[in-house]
Amino acid sequence: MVVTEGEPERTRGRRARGELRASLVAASFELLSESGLAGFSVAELARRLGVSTAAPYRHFRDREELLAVVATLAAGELTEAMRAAADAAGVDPVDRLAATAGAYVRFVAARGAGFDVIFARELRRLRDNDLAEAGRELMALLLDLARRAGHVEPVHALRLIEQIIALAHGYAALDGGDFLISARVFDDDVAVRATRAAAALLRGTTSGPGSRGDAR
Amino acid sequence: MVVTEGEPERTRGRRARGELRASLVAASFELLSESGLAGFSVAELARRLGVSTAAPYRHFRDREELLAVVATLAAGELTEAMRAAADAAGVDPVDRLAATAGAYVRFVAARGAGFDVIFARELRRLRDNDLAEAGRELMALLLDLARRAGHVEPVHALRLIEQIIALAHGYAALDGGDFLISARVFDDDVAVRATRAAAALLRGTTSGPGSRGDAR
DNA sequence: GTCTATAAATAGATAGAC
DNA sequence: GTCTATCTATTTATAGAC
Repeated sequence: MVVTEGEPERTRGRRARGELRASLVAASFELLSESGLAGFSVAELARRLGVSTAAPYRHFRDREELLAVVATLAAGELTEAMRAAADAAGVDPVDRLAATAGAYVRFVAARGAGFDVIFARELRRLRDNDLAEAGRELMALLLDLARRAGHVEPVHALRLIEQIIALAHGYAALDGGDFLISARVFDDDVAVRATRAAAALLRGTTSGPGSRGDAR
Repeated sequence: MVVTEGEPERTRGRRARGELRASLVAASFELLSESGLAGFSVAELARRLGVSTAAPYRHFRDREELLAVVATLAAGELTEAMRAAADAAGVDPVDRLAATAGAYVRFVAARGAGFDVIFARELRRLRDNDLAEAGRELMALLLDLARRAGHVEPVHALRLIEQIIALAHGYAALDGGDFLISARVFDDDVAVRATRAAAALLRGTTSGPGSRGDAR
């Protein structure tokens, strides 16, 4: 019994090695979900965890380094979520690619970190290798799915990915309430609507079976 | 000759009635184009116009009021830009609606104020009548175009608008460099690609001539 | 590893002189 | 209508005590 009797898990003072670090990362996702990248603040994280504003700087050199760790983690999770959604969508290559749009909307709603965080401008000058690699893997997955959807030529595949990303990101913005239009008019799932829109977009682009394969 | 010889248009001191007010609004669009809503700051506007940080508050009660005026103006301009784009697109209802997506991307690139500013959360509690009316007119235009595109039922028309808005907003984000993916890989026009994607989406949704008219 | 205290920015907003 | 000066609040980040 090293610990004082009845002490409630200690909200302040000594912690196990890396405990605060892990808590900071976890709290970062919560904060991002609530306020987005704009509302992300190291001071706010410290406040929520009941530690001083100086404490986080024992674990991360600065705000950017923390954000980069969060972004790297998010990229990995998002890649897996998209891969799982594609697999769950069946064998149709178009359905598989379309499913990633829905997965993106769901992921951003849950974790608050999408392309805006993963490929954030402010993290670019950091040249973090882990983050760059995670970003490449995410794009590689999408590129692979686009190719299998019938667009072997890199240029067309890239255009297709661009369409899916734009659509998914737009739906995530609608869903997150970045601005208030008629989203959530019904208690229907926005992610489902995003998936359907993506499928419609791909159908329209490939223009049916025997496609000309133009992603102009 | 009331003015001292050689005085360069007076960057400080007395101005004509409403001159600073107009300058503030104009500078707001510039600042929004450069830094987005996150970078919008009354202090920065004052700095750019060479006046004290107190001066703007003679013309606008607070930051929100200025932003609301800018948002109202943006809504009107965007509505006109979309209407013009639809008219320029010809008679095909699908092409007309799709053209609004391209117009949106171009407008945001030029003025920096899209749906995120016009329907901004932070302006909601202001309950500005002019802004609300301008927002309604914008939505009314889109609703009208969606109806003519074959979706008479309000629910379907709304879903169609949602798709166009999400796609357009996503392309604008890509174009603005909110995050850096492969946009602008070629010196092709992103707005043109957005329009094409919107047309593809609408074709896929209406599923060709003799459409079932489902915008699921 | 965490704390207190502190420094330096930046922003929003107001008071009173001119 | 604008200015100077000021106040309050927030954030990032560091120094030194414990």
